[in-house]
Amino acid sequence: MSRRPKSATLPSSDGFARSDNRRTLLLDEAARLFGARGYDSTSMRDIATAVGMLPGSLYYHFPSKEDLLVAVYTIGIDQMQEAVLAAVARESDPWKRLEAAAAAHLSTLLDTSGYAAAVVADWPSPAGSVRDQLVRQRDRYEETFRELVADLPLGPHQDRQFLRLALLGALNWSLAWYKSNGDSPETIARRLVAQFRAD
Amino acid sequence: MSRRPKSATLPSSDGFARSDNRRTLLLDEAARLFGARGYDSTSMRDIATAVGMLPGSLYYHFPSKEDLLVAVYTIGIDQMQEAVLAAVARESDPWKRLEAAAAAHLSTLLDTSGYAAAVVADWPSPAGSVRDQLVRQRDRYEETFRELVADLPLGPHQDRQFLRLALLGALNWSLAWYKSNGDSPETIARRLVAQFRAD
DNA sequence: CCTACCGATCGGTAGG
DNA sequence: CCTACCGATCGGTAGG
Repeated sequence: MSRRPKSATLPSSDGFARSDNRRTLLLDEAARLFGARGYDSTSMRDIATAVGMLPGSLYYHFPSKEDLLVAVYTIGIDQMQEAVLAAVARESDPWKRLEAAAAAHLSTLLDTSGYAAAVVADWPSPAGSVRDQLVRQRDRYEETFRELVADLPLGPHQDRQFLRLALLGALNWSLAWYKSNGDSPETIARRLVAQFRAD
Repeated sequence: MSRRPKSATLPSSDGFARSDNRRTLLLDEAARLFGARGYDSTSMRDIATAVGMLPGSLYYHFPSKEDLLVAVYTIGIDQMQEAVLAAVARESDPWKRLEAAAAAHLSTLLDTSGYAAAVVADWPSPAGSVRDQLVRQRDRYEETFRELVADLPLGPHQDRQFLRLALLGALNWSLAWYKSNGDSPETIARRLVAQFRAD
C-alpha cells in the first residue's frame, strides 16, 4: 500500500539500489505518458526514450507492456486511496467529508505524475487478460465513495447510487477540460461537489 | 446538418448510388469501432474487415484515417445536436428542458451506432492537425447546454458554469459504466439530472 | 542494461 | 475497389 516502490529510498552504493532507482524512473515516465496519451497511444519506445534506455532494456524491468500498465495502475489507485482516506479522516460533517474526498481525488488525478490519470484515462480500455484485475482495483476504491455518500442527507430528487455516479463522472471528466492555469484541483472539486448540495 | 450522407437513400441502379452505400457502410463501421475502442486502437484493417473491403480500398473513399475520423465526428455531433434541439423544443419548464436535453444526449451517446460515442471516446485524443477543428465542433454543441443551464433557478451552493461541467461529465462518464441490460439511457439521464435539483 | 534482431502490423500508395 | 507493395513502427526476444 505504499505510494512508490519502497527501495527507491535505499542508498545507491550497490547495484540493487541503482537498479531500483531506474525502475522507479521507468514507472514515473510510463505513468506520465500513459496518463497523458493513454496506454494504446504510448509505445514502449516512447517510454524508453523518456527514460534514456534502449527499447529492449525495458524488458529487464517488466516482462511486458501490460505488466507495466498494471504496476502503474496499482500505484495510481493506491495514491488516490491513500489521499482520500487521509483527507476524510480530518472531517466529520458528511458533506465536508465528501468535499475533502473529492478534493483529494481530483488533486491526485490532476497532478503531473500521471499515475492516477493513467487509471482514469484507460478506464475501459485494456481489453486483455489484465482487465478484470484492474476493474477489481477500481471497484474497491469506489467503495470509499459509496460509504461517504451513504452518510449524506439527501434532497427529495436525489438517490445515493446516482449521486455517486454523477459525482465521480463530474470529477473524472475534468481530465477532459482541466487546464492548469485556472482554478486549483481542490477548488474545482469543491465547486463540483457544491452542485449536488440541495440545502 | 443531416444525420447521414444524404445519398444513402438514392436508388441503387447506378454506380454512384452503390458507391455511396458503401461509403455509408464504411462510416457506420468506422463509427462503431471508433466508438467502442477509440481512434488509436482501431486500425484501418479492422474497419476494412468489418466492411468487407481490402485495406487499401478504404482510401478510395477517404484520403486518410484522420479524414475518416473527422467525418464520423461531424456526424456524431450533428446527431446529438439534432436530438437535443428536437427534445428541448417540446418542453418549456427549465428543468424539464434540461432533462429532455440530457435524455437526448445520452440516448444518442449510448446507442449502438457509435457515432456520438466516437466523439466522447476520443475527446482529448487526436493530437494531430484536425484537433482544433474537432474541439470547435464540440464547443458549439456545448453552447446549447450553456443556454439551458442559464434558464435554471439555482440553489444557494450552485453556479451555472460548474453545474454545466458537472452535468456533462456525469452524462459522458456513463460510457465508462453503462451496461445495456439495466436502466434505459433516458432513465439514467433523468436520474443523473435529478441529482442537481436543489428544490 | 546493450547489441542485434524477429515477425507482425501499421497507415498509406501506384497502377489498373 | 482489387493487386501488390512500401517504409515505418510495433511489442518482444536471445545472448551477452
